This record gives sequence, C-alpha cells and structure tokens, in this order.
Amino acid sequence: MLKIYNTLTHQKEIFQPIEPNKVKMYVCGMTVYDLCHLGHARVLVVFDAMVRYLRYRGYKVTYIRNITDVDDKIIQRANENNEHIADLTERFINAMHEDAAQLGVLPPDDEPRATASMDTIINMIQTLMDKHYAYQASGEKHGDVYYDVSAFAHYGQLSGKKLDDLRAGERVAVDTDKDDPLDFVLWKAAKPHEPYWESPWGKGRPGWHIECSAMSTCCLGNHFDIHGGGQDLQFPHHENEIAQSEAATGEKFVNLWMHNGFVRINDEKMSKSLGNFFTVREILKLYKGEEIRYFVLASHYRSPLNYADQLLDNARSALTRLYNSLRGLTLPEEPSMDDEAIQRFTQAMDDDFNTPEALAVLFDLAGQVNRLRESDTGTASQKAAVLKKLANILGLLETEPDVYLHGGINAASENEIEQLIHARLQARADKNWAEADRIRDQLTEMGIVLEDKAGKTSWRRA
RNA sequence: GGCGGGAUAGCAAAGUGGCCAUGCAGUUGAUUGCAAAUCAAUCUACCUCGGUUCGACUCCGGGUCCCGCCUCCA
Repeated sequence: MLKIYNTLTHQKEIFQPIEPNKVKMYVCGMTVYDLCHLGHARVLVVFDAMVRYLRYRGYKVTYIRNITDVDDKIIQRANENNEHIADLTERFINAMHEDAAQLGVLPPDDEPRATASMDTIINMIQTLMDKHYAYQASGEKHGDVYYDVSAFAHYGQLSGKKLDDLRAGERVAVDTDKDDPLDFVLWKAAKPHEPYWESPWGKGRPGWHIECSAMSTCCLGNHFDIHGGGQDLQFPHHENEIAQSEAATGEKFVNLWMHNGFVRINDEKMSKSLGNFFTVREILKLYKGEEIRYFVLASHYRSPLNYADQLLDNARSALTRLYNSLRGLTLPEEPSMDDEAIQRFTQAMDDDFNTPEALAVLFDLAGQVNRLRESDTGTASQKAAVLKKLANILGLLETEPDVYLHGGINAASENEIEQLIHARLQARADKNWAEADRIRDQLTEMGIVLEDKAGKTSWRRA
C-alpha cells in the first residue's frame, strides 16, 4: 500500500490514481539561463527515483517535466551575452540533459517548452479573461494581463495562507497597475527589443505561472495525479497554478502535491546572493554522477540536504562497499523474487519513498552476499541479483562493478596500472616483499587501491 | 507579524511504546607475507522540563534552540 505525503492535506495519504494503474505526473523543471546546480540535481534525482519505483510497482507512468525557456532572467542573460535567447536556452538545455544523464536520470516522457506552447498558454489566458478571473491592466501597462486573486475562492489552500495575512506581510511591492498587490501577471507586454509573441492583448510573453498550468493540462488533461517541485515553488508558483487551472477548467487540478526539501551548504540555504552554490559540473569534476545520486537519495526527499565534501566521500565509500559485494559474482538473469529483502525494500519505498531505509536494505543484502560468497556461491549470487535489482529501481548499481571501480577521475591509464600489478605479482612470486610493497606504494600514490584475493589481484580507484 | 518543518551516537541519516536501523569513521580479533577487501565483536544516541504508562527516544503538554516560506528561486 503506497502512501505519499500530500502538501495539500499535510499528511500521508494512500495513493489512489485517477485511472487504475496509471499515474500522470508533472514536475516543474528548470528555467534555462544557467547551469544546473545541486538543487536542480536534487529535483531531477528524487523524482526520477519515484517514477522508477512507481513503474516497478506496475503503474503506467506518464512523466512530464517542463522547460521554462523564456523569462526575465533569460532575456537579461542573453542581453549580457549579446546572444539570441534561443541560442542561450539551447545551450543550457543541452547542458542540463548531459548533467541529468550523468546523474542517472532517465528522460521524462515529454519535456514541453514554454516557447513551443504559446497557443495553449494564450488560450488559457483568454479563458480566464472570459470567465472574469483576469483583467488587463489600466494605464501605461495596458498590455499586461493579471490574474484577479480575489475571484478565486480557494486561493491559499496549498500554502495555507490567507489573503489578508499575505497583504499584511507588506513584503509585496505595491504596484498601482494591479487591482490588488497579490494579483499576478499572466501576460507581460514586451518592452522594446524584447522577444514577443502576438496575442489578443498585444505583443508580449507569458508570465511564469501560467505556462505550467497550460503545459501540464495540455500534456496530462485538466485533472491529473501528481504535481511536484522544489519546496520554494509551493508559494506562490504552485498556488497560482491551482488558481489558474481550476478557474479555467472548472475542475480539480491536481490530487497530490509533492515538494522536495532544499539543499543547504554549511547549514545555510544555497543561494546565489550568498555565493555558496555548486553547479553539478563543478561537483562532477570531483565525484561521479552516481556518487552524487547516492548522496541525494541517502536523505529523505522532504528533509533538508546539507552539502559537504565529506558526505560525498561517504557516498563514495558506501557505493564502493555495494559494488565490492557484487564484484566477481555471476548473477542469475532473474533473481528469485521471494526474498524478504524485497518486502522490506517495498515497505520502505511505499512509505512516502523512504530511500534511506531502502538503502539500508541494500547494505543488509551486501552483508549477506559477503558472508555467503565463499561457502554458498549460489545463494550469494541469488542475493547479489536481488541487491542489483533493488538498487536499479533507485537508479543505482547500473554499472558493471569492475567498470565502476576502475572508473574515476584520476588520470592513470589502465594499461599502466595493469603493468605495475603484473610486476608486483612477479615480485610476490619471488617473495621479494620490498619490491612488491614499493610497487603498491607507487600505485597508492597514483590513487589506486589493490586487493589481493585468492591468488588474484584486483584494483580500484580510491 | 502570519504559516510550516526540525532537534537521534564522532559525522550523516532512518525508525519504533519494551528486542539489530543503516553508511562512513574509531577500537579489538579473524584473515593476509604486510596491506586492502571481507567477516566477527565493540564503543559512542535519541535537546530540556513535566505528564500518561508496568515501561517512552517513540504518545501528550510547557520550554529552549535551529531552519524554511510569506519577493525571482529546485
């Protein structure tokens, strides 16, 4: 019985798809004006693992993750670079796809882009105008269209906010062109030299919130199962999406809202103003994608995730242990599925995707494999196959153990390593321990760790 | 000010009313030419004060501290 925490109701709920065995899921993707940072990586990894698990559970999942490829920051960045925004966004979309692949994130079923969804967006705004949920600004900003927050009775349901409290916050900049400071923009008139699309309200571009409403309903229908994203999108972005979509369609928008926690660095929120964020690429220079993925999944998706080099080192050691247990065994094609570990794993994942608990099951299996591998290789291989299968559901251990353990970021060539190992084996055969140790020390210097087992020497990068 | 989430061993991180989480690190033993890997054993826990209970880290109440959102943000 799969239970998922629903931000809308503040509790774990038994998951019941709208259509039996089908899951329609939308996650807010990136605004592509820069490289992915760790926060983006977390969203990508966490929802990827969920989708993989849902599929393992037998659901037919339609997973949509959008791309915001037009907005103020993109325009500004393109101007700074003196390049066309399409060139800028294409570059960062490609970079994101590369980063995602490194992290073992599978492509979504569809990846709609705002600029390719203009008709849908404009139609939805028009519907909101027709239904009197939206209005054109008065005065100079006549080309802007705003959403009338007071017209939507349930505004604030997701974030647990009341309109009056929000107004009292006084952190909303007063904009005299709006009827209410909380009203938000649906269509933004183009200033000179800005990219624009034709619309009934003149040349302009969509506001950020409307594109997600339009693209999600376009891809998944008016009413779908799961909508996810980072915690910071809960308000106002997702709140506004609900207001737009439900006002436009008259139907319930989303059953289940999911929000992942932030990434922090030294217990501070990662942010550009603090200058303490890391791009995925920077980290990939030091650690493998799978190590980053493990690091992300080692915490529950709703908890804050603190970044520290030591934790990535931890992830590396942990993965090495898992791969080591798989190493040297021939796994059966299909593992027996009656293992108690599978039940524990499923129980953990069924409980709001408890990946840390699920990982603990993997380590218990690794321990069993290690204990049995000499005395009962058959059972050990069986267990190892279960371990691999379960890990694969999380997108881990997808590489061959030797490939993973031999791969790494230091430069020593395999050929060179093999030659040194060969020389050391000869020295050992001659019982020339001093020479054997000298070679091993040399390899250690090169970042290579040796393991002598049953007359054979295997190696891995530290 | 409004709303929400936390406080678990050296570090990280799950979980449960009474019995082992797990990973990394440490200590000891086995194994090894010596290591590494592995196995075994082992040391470190549940912010604080009350209450409920035969029994609470786990339930309830008060306190302290930390964090997030309310503004673009994954």
